[in-house]
Amino acid sequence: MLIATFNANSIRSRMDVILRWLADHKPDALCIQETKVQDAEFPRRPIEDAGYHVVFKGQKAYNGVALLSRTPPAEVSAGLDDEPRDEPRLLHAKIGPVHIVNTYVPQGRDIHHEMYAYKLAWFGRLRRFFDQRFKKTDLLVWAGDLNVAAEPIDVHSPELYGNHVCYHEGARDAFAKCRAWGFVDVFRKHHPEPGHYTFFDYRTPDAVNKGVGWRIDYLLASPALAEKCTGAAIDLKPRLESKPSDHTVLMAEFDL
DNA sequence: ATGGTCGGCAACCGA
Repeated sequence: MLIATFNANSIRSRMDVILRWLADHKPDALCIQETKVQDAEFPRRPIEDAGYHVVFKGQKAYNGVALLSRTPPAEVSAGLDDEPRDEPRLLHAKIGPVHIVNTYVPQGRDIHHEMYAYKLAWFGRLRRFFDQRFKKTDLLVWAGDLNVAAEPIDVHSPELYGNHVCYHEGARDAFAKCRAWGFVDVFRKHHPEPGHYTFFDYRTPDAVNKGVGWRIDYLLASPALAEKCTGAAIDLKPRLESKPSDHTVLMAEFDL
């Protein structure tokens, strides 16, 4: 079973890239973040014509999540279990035997901004969401753009970014505490060496070739599911298209 | 040094 995640930075602008990726890789599930579209305007038809089911929750201009799957999704829900639910940032569904939680974690803007405190609290609320809904023996994936680099090797120049909202100690601690539910970072498990990134800023010229990136997108699996992971990879192609997203596609294969 | 480039959406905000 192939599961993938992609921050599209507008699903409507990225539809060609997404349809090509689906045709090339035939994933069983694809989590998308930053769809940037209201539900009434969501482009469901081209996705269904490609042979995929799709559930989504969006809003005008910002945020938005979608979950594509080859088999019909079950137990679909949007948002955290307390207020504010932030529905355009979290989508849960069961695809076959696997629970998938697709999140677009708040970026935080600046470490002194109230949105940064909100981001740190969001990880705590998400930990309670996992505690209340799932057991370690469940087959569970936490996927998405988590807007945080876990370790020094997950940023191209960690010494520059101690005060960046995606690398500041507070964000890394909050992420670590949430991950401590029991999640295994399946990409890192298969690729322990440095130099692997999922995001390359649009504003850095030739960022991919220069290796100026961040690893802020993840596929995190419950212990029971991580055991069944046979490989993981980052596909740079969606970052190198003529109209690229600033994110890559991250995928993992599970023996199910 | 505080940029640079995108997308949405109609002026700038968010990343």
